[in-house]
Amino acid sequence: MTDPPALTQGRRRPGGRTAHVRARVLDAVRAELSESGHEGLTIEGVATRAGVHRTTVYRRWRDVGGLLVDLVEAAGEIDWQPPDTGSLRGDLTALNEQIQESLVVKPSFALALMAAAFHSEQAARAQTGLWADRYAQCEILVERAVGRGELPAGHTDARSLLVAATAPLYHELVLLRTDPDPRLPERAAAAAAVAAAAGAFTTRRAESG
Amino acid sequence: MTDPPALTQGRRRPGGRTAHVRARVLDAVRAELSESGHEGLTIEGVATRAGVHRTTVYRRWRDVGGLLVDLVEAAGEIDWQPPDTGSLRGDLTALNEQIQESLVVKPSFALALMAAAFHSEQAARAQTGLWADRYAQCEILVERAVGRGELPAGHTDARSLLVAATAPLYHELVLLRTDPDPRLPERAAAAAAVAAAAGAFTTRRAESG
DNA sequence: CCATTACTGCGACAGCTGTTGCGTTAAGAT
DNA sequence: ATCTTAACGCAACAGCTGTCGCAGTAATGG
Repeated sequence: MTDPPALTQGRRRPGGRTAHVRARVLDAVRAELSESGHEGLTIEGVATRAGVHRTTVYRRWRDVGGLLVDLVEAAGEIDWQPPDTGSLRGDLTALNEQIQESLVVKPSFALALMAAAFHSEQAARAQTGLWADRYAQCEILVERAVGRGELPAGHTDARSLLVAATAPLYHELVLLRTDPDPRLPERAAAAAAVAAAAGAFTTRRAESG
Repeated sequence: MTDPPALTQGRRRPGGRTAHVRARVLDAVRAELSESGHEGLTIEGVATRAGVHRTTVYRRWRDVGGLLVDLVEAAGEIDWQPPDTGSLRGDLTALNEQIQESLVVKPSFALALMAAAFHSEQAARAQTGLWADRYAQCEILVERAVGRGELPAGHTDARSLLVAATAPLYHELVLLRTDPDPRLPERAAAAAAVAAAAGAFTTRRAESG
């Protein structure tokens, strides 16, 4: 994902004017997102606020999803690290609390990206990519839990466990639109941890191991 | 939800022409949805296909979300009944298979409604209402499981259990966009059932009971 | 049948979405 | 300093979103 600065096949020119335009546009995206939310985020408004012509934004970012993708990349949360609290339940709870925070805070970039993913192909791909990375990074939580003896030795599917632990948050806050419950992160995490301890996510009984 | 036929405060006129227009418009919605999917569903296209003026559609249904809401109401799935297979795990699996089917089938009304809910307030309210009804109806699954002795006697929160069982499907198919896995309904159901049996969804230890 | 008025058709309008062609500016290399 | 051309500005275009005022049609009650 290093396209945004240019879509041409020649030599890039990311310096000077280009960088300046990008900075102004991303600032405008943040401002519009804060003021109007993701439903009020429009390319026309961003371009006007940034003092840039509409076609420039369309050519470089293509659609609203592209703006959001570039924004999260500019934020550069590559240095994110999964929690390490000493227990599986604690790790999952901490993870869930981060997720709940990201969905409740306004403006919510996560929510904006999800909404955009329904209409923008690049937003959809960025979203799935972000999640794939997150879940891959979080597999170490499961490995550590196995090492501590919290989980059965048979291979437990880390991804399934992580999805089971985190999915209820999105379901409640995004689809069901229930008011955020401060206990939900802990409860969802505990339920998944209990199921995992009971071997609900073991694919086979230590077959290939 | 009996607004769509008219938004005026006088006496309604749902017969004759009005009913005819409604039928043609909803047929057009189904057709457009089948051909172009939810992202190609537009009021302009629906009106043109239905042979009705755009303003008529805007006035009666307000937005694309309104069209979808009226569509699911016309389908009238009020007579839906929760599954009854004889075991909690079987019930949840059957429920999940229905959900997976509704998300995988094309065109998916559920997916269209979810997408519309991000931009249409009435679509959002219809969606949350539908889910509230579904989960309320499914609470009997939990009661039956308690009666069979599959769950501890302490009051288990039926809604939390149902959300935990079903949420992974939406998470995988809608947000993560993974290919549908025929085993997922059963696995998610089994994990939730195991957690429930272990008492993960009991609020308190048989306090008020 | 007749009167009321709910509902529809029509035209116009402003705003956002994307796209295209053309001219201008300036980044980066020689 | 000069050249190439990436990136930007500008204007125009077609399509969809919503809204409004006005006129015409037809559903309903009497």
